[in-house]
Amino acid sequence: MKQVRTRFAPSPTGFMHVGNFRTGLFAWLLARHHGGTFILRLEDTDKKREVEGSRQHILDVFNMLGLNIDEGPQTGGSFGPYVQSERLPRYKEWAQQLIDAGRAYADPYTAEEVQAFREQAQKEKRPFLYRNHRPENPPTWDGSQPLRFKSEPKPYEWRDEVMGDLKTGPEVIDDFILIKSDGYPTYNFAHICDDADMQISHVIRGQEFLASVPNYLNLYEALSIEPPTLATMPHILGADGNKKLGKRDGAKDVLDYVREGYLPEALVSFIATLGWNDGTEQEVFTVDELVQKFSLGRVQKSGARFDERRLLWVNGHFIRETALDTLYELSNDYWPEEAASSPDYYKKQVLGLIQERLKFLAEIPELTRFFFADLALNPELISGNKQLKKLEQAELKALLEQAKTSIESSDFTAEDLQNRLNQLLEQTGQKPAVLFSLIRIATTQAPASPSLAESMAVLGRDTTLRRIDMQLAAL
RNA sequence: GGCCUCAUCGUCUAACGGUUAGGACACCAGGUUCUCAUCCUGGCAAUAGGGGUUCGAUUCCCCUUGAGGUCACCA
Repeated sequence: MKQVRTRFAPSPTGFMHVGNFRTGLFAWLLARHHGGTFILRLEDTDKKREVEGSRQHILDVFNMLGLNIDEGPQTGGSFGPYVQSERLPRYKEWAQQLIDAGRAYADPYTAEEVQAFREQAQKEKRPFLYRNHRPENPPTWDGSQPLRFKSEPKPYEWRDEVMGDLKTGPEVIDDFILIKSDGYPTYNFAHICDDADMQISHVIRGQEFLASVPNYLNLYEALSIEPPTLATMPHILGADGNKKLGKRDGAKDVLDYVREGYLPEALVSFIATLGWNDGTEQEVFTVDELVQKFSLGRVQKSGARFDERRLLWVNGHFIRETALDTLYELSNDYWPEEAASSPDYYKKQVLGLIQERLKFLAEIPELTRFFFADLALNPELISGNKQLKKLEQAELKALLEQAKTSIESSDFTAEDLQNRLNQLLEQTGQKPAVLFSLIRIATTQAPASPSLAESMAVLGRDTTLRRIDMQLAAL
C-alpha cells in the first residue's frame, strides 16, 4: 500500500470551529492509524478574507489538542513551502502546462459581463455554465485576466471512501478559474497542484466540495495526475436548525472550549464520535484508541448535530477519570482570586472534593469559593430549605450550639467528624436532612457543597468554628 | 430552478435480509445517612410516507416528502 499522507488545509480567515476542526482531526487520525504523515497547509490565496493571527490560531488548536503536525509552515518538511502564497511560481508552472496543452485560456470578459451571464441563467432557472460563453479566440494570457480551465465535459463515476460510489453527468463540468486576475490561484486549482506536489494520498474535506469533484477529476486528467483517494465528510450542524455549523450562527471557537476548561482528550473524543463510531457500544475513546480504531468506512454519511450537553457529559467523564495530581496541574489557571494565597496542598484537597461534580474547569471558582473566603450570611438558605424553615429560630440555634460543642472537641479528621455527626443524629433525634443541612449551611453559606464531614475537615477547625459562631450570632 | 448528497428515539448512534429495533446523552421516577453532583435501578422515546422484490425489509429497488450542499476572480 502506498504511503499514507493526509493534509488539513484551512484558509486563515478567522478562528476554527468544531466543524472545521473535525475534518483536520479525521485527517490526522487516518495518517496516524496508517503510520503515515500528517501535513498542515495554509490556503491563503484570498488576501481579502485573510484574518491577522489566524495562522497562529490554527497551530495553537492542533498544539493544544495534542495533534502533532509532521510537515507544515512551522515544522517544515521536504515538500514545502506549506503556505500557498509562497508557492505562486509553482502554480504558474502548472498553469503553463495547461496553456501549452490548449487546456487553459484567458477570460476576456469583464466581471460585469460574466455577472450578466450569470443573472441571465438565474432568470431562466438554469444553472450557470461559463463554458456556454467560452470565447472563440481568447486573447493571449498576460496575467491581467483570469485564467480559465478549458474543460472537457463528460460523465464521471468515482468512489468516495465515505459516500460510496458516486456519479454525475457532463452538465456539471465547467470552465472554472485557475488563476485570478490578482495572480493568486483559486482553491480549485491550487489544491490540486499542491496535493500532487506534496504526494497527498487521501483528500478529506467537507461536503461543500462534493459538487466540485467532477471538475477536479477533469482537471486531474488534463494534468495527467492520478487522483488521490477522496473522502467527503458530512457537515456538522448547529444545535438548533439544520444549518451547517458556521461562524455566523454562533459556532464557538475550539479554543474557547479549551479556555473554559474542557480537557483536550474529552474534546477529541467527543468530536471524533460526532459522525464516527467503531461499531461497538463504546462511548468515549482515548486518543490512542481512536488512532487504533479509526477508519473512513465507519464515518457517518449524514450530518450530525452538535449537542453541547453531550460534550459536557464527556468532559465530566474525563475529569473524573483523571488522576488528582494531573487534574490539579490542569486546574492552575482556574482558581478563584480568593485562593491566590492558599497553598497547593489545600487547593488539591479542595479539588479532590469537587472532582466528581466538576463539568469543566471554569466552574472551579463557583464550586470552591467558600473554601477560601467566608461568604456573607445568606438567610435564604435556611428560609428556603424545606426542612429547616419548619423549625423555630431558637430550635435551630440550640441545635447548632449542640453541634458546635461536639465539633469543637474533634481532631478534624473526616472520620472523626463523621462519627460525631452520627452521634449528634442520635442525641438530637433529628433527621440528617435537618441537622446536616443546618451545619452545612452554617459552615459554607453556599447553596451546594461536597459532603459535610469532608468539607469541614478541609476547612479546618478555625474556619469551621468561626463560621458556626457567625451563624449562631445571626439566629 | 438544474445537479448532487443525506434520512433509526428530542440528540449522537448500533443492528451478514430474520433482534421484544440495542447503547449513550438529555429528560422523568426511585435508591445511596444533608445540598449539588457522582454512582446504581427503573421509565419515556425511533426505522419520514407510499409502492415494489422476498417466506421475511430498518436493511435492496422505485416514487413522494423533508433536510443539506452546489451552480464565486471564497475556500
